[in-house]
Amino acid sequence: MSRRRSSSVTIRDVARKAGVSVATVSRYINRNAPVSQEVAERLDEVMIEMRYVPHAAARHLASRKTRVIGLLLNNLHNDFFVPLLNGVEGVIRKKGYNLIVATYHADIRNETPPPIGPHNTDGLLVFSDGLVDDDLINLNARGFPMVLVHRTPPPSVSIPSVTVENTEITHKLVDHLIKVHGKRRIMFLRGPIHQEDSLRREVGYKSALRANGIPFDENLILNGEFDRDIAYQVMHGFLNNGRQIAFDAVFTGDDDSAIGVLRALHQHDYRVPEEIAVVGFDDLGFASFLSPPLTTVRAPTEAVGRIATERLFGLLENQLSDEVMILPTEIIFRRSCGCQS
Amino acid sequence: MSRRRSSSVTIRDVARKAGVSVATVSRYINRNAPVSQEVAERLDEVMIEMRYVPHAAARHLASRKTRVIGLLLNNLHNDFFVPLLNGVEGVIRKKGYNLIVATYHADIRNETPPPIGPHNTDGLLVFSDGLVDDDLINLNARGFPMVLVHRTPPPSVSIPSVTVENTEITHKLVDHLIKVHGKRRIMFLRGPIHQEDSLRREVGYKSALRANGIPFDENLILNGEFDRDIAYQVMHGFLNNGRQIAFDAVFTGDDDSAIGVLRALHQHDYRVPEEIAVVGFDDLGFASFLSPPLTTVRAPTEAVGRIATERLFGLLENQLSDEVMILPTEIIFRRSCGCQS
DNA sequence: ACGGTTACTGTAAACGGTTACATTATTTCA
DNA sequence: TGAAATAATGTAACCGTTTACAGTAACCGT
Repeated sequence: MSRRRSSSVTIRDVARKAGVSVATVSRYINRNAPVSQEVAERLDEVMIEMRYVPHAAARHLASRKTRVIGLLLNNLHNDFFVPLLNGVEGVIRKKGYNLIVATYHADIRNETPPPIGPHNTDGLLVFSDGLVDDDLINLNARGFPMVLVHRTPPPSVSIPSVTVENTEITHKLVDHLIKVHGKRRIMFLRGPIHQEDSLRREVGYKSALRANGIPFDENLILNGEFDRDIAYQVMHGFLNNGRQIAFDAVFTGDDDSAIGVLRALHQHDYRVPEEIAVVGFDDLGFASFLSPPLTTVRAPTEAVGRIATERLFGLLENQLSDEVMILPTEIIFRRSCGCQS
Repeated sequence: MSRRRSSSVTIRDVARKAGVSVATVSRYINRNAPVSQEVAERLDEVMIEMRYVPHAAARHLASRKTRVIGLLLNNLHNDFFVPLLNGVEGVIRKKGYNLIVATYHADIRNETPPPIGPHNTDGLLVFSDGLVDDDLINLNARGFPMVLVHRTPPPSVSIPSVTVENTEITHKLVDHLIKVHGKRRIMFLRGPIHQEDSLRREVGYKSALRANGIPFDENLILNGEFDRDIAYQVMHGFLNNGRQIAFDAVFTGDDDSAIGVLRALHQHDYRVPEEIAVVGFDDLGFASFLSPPLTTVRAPTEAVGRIATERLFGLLENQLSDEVMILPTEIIFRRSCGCQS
């Protein structure tokens, strides 16, 4: 009659049954020291027979490695995350690691610490503003492996980072609306405040206006939050209240918001692109089948996920690298901007 | 000069600095025994000052709880997963748990055990065919908490399950194509083999044909795998090779596949819905803005994720329940079937 | 033949928490 | 007022691994 609280089979049970010490079993499992042919075979049998699975927590505690990678997102409201997750997950599975996904609102006022970090993962992929700079600097100072995704490191810190080119391509896209389609009152939907993609896109937007001698009008900036539903609401609100403010095009911030914007425009009987041109960003799978087909910027989102994860594993294996990697983007011209119509 | 291998601060450090025992610290952290006002305040200070974060693995090992829920998917190739994940993640965060997401190809021939299970999670959400029946039965027999998502339990096992109504609604939808739009050669794109949604939809499809006296034609069944790209390829291949086989409508299996199908039809210059009607399933966010707007079945995917997770927590708290929950679905008529044109 | 590797194995101390059990001081209540 | 319950705390065993250290036996080169 044992005092054991648990019913699960442990390494000791295996060791006893196979007539060896637990150390030998552990070494065989981890293949980090030679074991005699005979013992190996016996262990294989016993382990299968007893359905032994090593207890992860015990392993983590003893080895000080979790074999878990964390992905910190700020929300899960965007189809954008499917290709991203897919890229990340593929690499992680290949490496035999596990993926923990958490959403966290990095906010100075957020009292609770991030749910994932050094205490439960070996490394973190931090998307966008998933962590505030302070946390980032702190973790980095403690030598915790991280790779930033769709954001660059805070000044004076060097953390590897993978993102896409935003500024120039947005400049080009807005420039296209102006030069080719004669638009001059172009609305811009911001993403979340402090979101780097959004910031850079805004820079590109403004520089294109400036380059074309078009005055910037604060009234044409809306906060779409890169969220389909919020974009819809904010656009809907604008159309209800502010009909007096003229506009002839919308840069929706991202493709997901484009859906909300299109819905609102549609509801208010605007014709796209004849009256209002609409362009997005990301080139999500549905973009070419929206009505009208969406002119947008193709971003290699799955590659971002894949490369970021590979770099994180590089870090775990002590291959240092601190460069910011910016993947190229390209404009896909479709009908919503007025092309191909 | 200590022998400590790690540099991180432990509960013992906190205890020493606060002048109490580790037991007291532990109890205060877990709020599972009263602690004097004075000690509480001192601990708060010390813990913040030392930036103490409990080591997850140690906690798990000692308490035999991981505070981690696993979500087992068969892939991450579908925008469908965003609302699902969102529903799941919301509940998990509220409970202070963590979410581990894994893809696993449940296959008799798959030698490696599932990456998540009793050894690293407190419970599992098993999507579709994420696990083979044997594994399911096995884990269930060991009393491991699980909730099935978009599938029902194998015969003679009772595991709670949350899914959506497939058969009747598909019957209705196909019936609509036949009765209202006069279609008689309706193509059906299957999902992954053994995928229950797909199987049930097929049943509904066939029963609608039968009810209308239309003979079933095996040639009109394609394997779209519920995957946008595969659906495109298979449709594209069909249109290239099989032009002799007439058809006048496509039930694409799900909305994601609808995108692939639309692309292929478009490329081959078919007009939708005039020549070919197209209908999907799920009503993903983009469905109403496809070109043409997609007639589809609205599935409460986020609710499925939320409810399944809530039921899993119910299980963790020993509230038994073994019923199969089937959430209602409804047809959303848009233009791609021929309505509203 | 002998010191030095190499192959294989075992013992026991971590790893960083939780918690059963024990203890003392303080209330509560018949 | 005395017994019992409650509050607050400490001691130490335990959770299931990994791994430093130690040891034995076989092998190797000179």
